[in-house]
Amino acid sequence: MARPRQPLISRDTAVAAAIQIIDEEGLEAFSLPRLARRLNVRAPSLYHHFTDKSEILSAVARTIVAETVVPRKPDPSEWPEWFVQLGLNFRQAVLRHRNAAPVLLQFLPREVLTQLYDNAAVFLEQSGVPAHLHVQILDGMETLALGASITEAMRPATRKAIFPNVDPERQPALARALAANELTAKKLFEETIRSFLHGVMHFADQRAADTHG
Amino acid sequence: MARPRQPLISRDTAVAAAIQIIDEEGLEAFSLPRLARRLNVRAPSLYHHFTDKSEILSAVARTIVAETVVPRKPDPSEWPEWFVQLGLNFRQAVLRHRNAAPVLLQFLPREVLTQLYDNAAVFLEQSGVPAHLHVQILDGMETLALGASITEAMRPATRKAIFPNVDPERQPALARALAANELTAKKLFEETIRSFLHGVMHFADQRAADTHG
DNA sequence: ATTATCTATAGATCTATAGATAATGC
DNA sequence: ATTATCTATAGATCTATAGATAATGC
Repeated sequence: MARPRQPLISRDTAVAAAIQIIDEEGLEAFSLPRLARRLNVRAPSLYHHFTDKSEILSAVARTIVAETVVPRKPDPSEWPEWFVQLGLNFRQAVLRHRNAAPVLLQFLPREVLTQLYDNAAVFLEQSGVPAHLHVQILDGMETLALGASITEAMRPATRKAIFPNVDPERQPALARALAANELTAKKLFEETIRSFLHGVMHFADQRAADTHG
Repeated sequence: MARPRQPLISRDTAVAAAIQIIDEEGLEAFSLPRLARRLNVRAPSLYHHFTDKSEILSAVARTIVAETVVPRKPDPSEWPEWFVQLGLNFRQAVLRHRNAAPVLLQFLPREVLTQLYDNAAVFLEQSGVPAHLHVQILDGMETLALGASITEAMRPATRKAIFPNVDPERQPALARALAANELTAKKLFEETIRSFLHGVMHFADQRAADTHG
């Protein structure tokens, strides 16, 4: 066949096919021969578009994170709700491709996040949040969003419970706690972000004063 | 050689050697032939002690999590500090074996955590924390501890900055935020846990009332 | 009889490179 | 001349099973 009239491979179609394989057959199933097969080409042809396998996986991670919808900015007084919605949207993007969670961790697309955080920092400035709390808020959001999304993604599909395999005989207090809980995993995540943000605003300064004074 | 006078392999020594390989040579380097080599045996002998490779990795995850020191309980009025210390200790256990972070995610030892959470739930009851907040606290702690520990573990060793590669020209607001930040990664984690716990106590009830009323 | 090792090996991969080939676009 | 594919293949694995062997402990 040699060179075709129309290119058979593009970076975008290759990355999209890689995501499809990971979604449908799992991360273990992903390899260059497998990807090539889905694109109806031969494996070595992929090296014309990517230097190696990890470059493809980097692009997979970037594409998934970029699917996060950045919410429209509300009135500055409601800035915490913007972060809540952003966290939920990130979570949704990750959970659409749960088999790819380890790829996200290994190839976390820092440039995408850095750009997003700068955007968020501008919004915090506009909202009158003290500058010395900005990193605390951004870092905490990163921890919460990645932690919740990735642990949720790795949870076996059969175990949807918040804490699986709790035995009321052996873990009675935890069983009572679960019985008293009214929230779904998603709502818990939402409330955790709210609690964190409100906590930072109301207690961080006070504690800093305790430490320094 | 056939059967030796003293067994050459035990589950514990095999798991310890597996952790050593992962620590020293990386997760990619771990395989049954490699593990066997380090134990001075042949790979198939390992199947006498483990049904397959994933059983070894499960044990690796369990061992690492079990290294977390559970702090002594303080006076119930200071229960949040117990969680702060527990979070820090978990983080330390994970960061001692940062190459194994993906193994922790994939083989998260639920039984170990469930037992720990029951213990924590008892303490929350004793501390007079309302029952409907227990799951919120435990789930939030899990998210924060796993999120912070695993993302920190996956950070390339060369990039110790909280947010790497920030360019003051392209991300000026984020650069300002970093300049105004006084905390190390560890201190940020600590403060994030405190903010979350204080936030849950002071705002969760109020918001629940808003929703239901 | 059971236990704990071994040898041998089936069988299935993978990643990446070298070098050929033919279409494209200057 | 460059681009985008191909064929062929080196080379390095790996996981897991079958079946032999000899030490152990009842």
